Amino acid sequence: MADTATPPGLRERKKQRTRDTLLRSALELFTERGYEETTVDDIAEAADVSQRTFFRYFASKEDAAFFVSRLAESHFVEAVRRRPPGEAPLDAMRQALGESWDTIGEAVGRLVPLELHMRFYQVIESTPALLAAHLRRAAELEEEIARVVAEREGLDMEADPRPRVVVAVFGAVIRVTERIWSARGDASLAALRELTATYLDQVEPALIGDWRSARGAGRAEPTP
Amino acid sequence: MADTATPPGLRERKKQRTRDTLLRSALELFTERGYEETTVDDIAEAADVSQRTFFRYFASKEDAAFFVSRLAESHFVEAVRRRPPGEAPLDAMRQALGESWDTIGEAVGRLVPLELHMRFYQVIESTPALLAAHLRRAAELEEEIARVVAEREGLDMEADPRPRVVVAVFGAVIRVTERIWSARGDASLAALRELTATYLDQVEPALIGDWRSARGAGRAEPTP
DNA sequence: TGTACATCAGTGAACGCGCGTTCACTGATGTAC
DNA sequence: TGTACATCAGTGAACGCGCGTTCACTGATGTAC
Repeated sequence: MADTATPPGLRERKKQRTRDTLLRSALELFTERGYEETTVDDIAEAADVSQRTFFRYFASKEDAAFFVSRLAESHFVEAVRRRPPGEAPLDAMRQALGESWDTIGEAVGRLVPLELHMRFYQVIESTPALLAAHLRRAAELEEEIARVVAEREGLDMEADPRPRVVVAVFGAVIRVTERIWSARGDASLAALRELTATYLDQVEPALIGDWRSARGAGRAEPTP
Repeated sequence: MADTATPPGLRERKKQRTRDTLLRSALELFTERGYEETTVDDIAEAADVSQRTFFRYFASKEDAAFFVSRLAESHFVEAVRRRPPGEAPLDAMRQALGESWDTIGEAVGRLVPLELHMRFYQVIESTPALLAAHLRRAAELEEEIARVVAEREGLDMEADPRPRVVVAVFGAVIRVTERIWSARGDASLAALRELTATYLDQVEPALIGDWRSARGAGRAEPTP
């Protein structure tokens, strides 16, 4: 934290450039050719550094793949933290997600083009190893959000199941929309936002007993 | 399907024995020593066959690890299919889970001791690579269950979000309880069942706005 | 019941592959005076 | 402004490792007559 106060020197700027070039090369190769089809050597070569240098910046190939996602996620967590305490947890998460999507382009754009980051989600969803890693990371993120929610409400997460439950429900819907969104092939953020709104609106209708009297977005039959 | 009608010959019985021995050796080594710390060669050696033979039975190390889980999951899917059509989807899944847990010992026990299977879940939860694979497999299972639910209700899953949403919510709660259960260290099925019941009961309380007036299982404050 | 042949589970050894690590080294950047 | 030294990003080459595959082969089980 102390070094962010002073402006970065030439050495530091070169480091950032090297890391950004590696990141960009990695995401470009992953989206063009596929994750499994891209070796660490390929990435290093595309970034014009040695394979050894790649591992100075990233602990593993997977670490590089999710570097930008990590940034986006921490933005979301901060947005949740900033929501007013009176708000119901589900609303707080939903609003925070909207806010973090409003500003994500700016934050991500400093590292790689936003469009590249968005397209990479389609690679994640269609690559078993990446999807698995993504889901595990999402579970970790949920644990973190649950802590924030518990704190907001002044509850002990270990004694009261509700913080983890509400976060798990929210996260589950987000992952459903991610999956459908990526399958539909429109990699725009706008498409994802719209789909997410539709699906979040369906949480309550989906949970109540009688699906026929409470109509969903689909072709529910009229009450007999 | 045709060969299950005739009783298996000596060759077939030997195959099953070999496969069961491999499975058992794998799960025993995984629980005793850890998944990453166990090589395929170790498993083959413990089962007294060659490594080559291991790969005749299982496509990969992961494939062997989840073989028993696959059986348990298909039991659950069948139980959902058998629930009466009038039942609300969330109730149907909950009842089906109870039923499949009632009979799981029998089904699993034919392959490996149930206790070994249960303890293996703690290995899954504490091994990043296995947890990731487990979550990806759970997502696939959810897609299957969503199809069953949509069919039950006579809905088109692609047009109506509710089947996927309700299944995702159910699955999310199950995974939360799996995680907590495994962290607590009581690997019994009874402990898991109890925890799951508690958490499923908290879905509605967790979703409604005011956590203070709707008390959870924890130390919610009384209404002022 | 016995013989001849077909099938197929299991073998052993070697290999390809990519990830991630280790080593001793070079040369650019930063700093002290 | 210049010199001497310290730091540290990047290098190149080699390696260890385990997964999963390929090959040519053996011997037990199954089947036809």
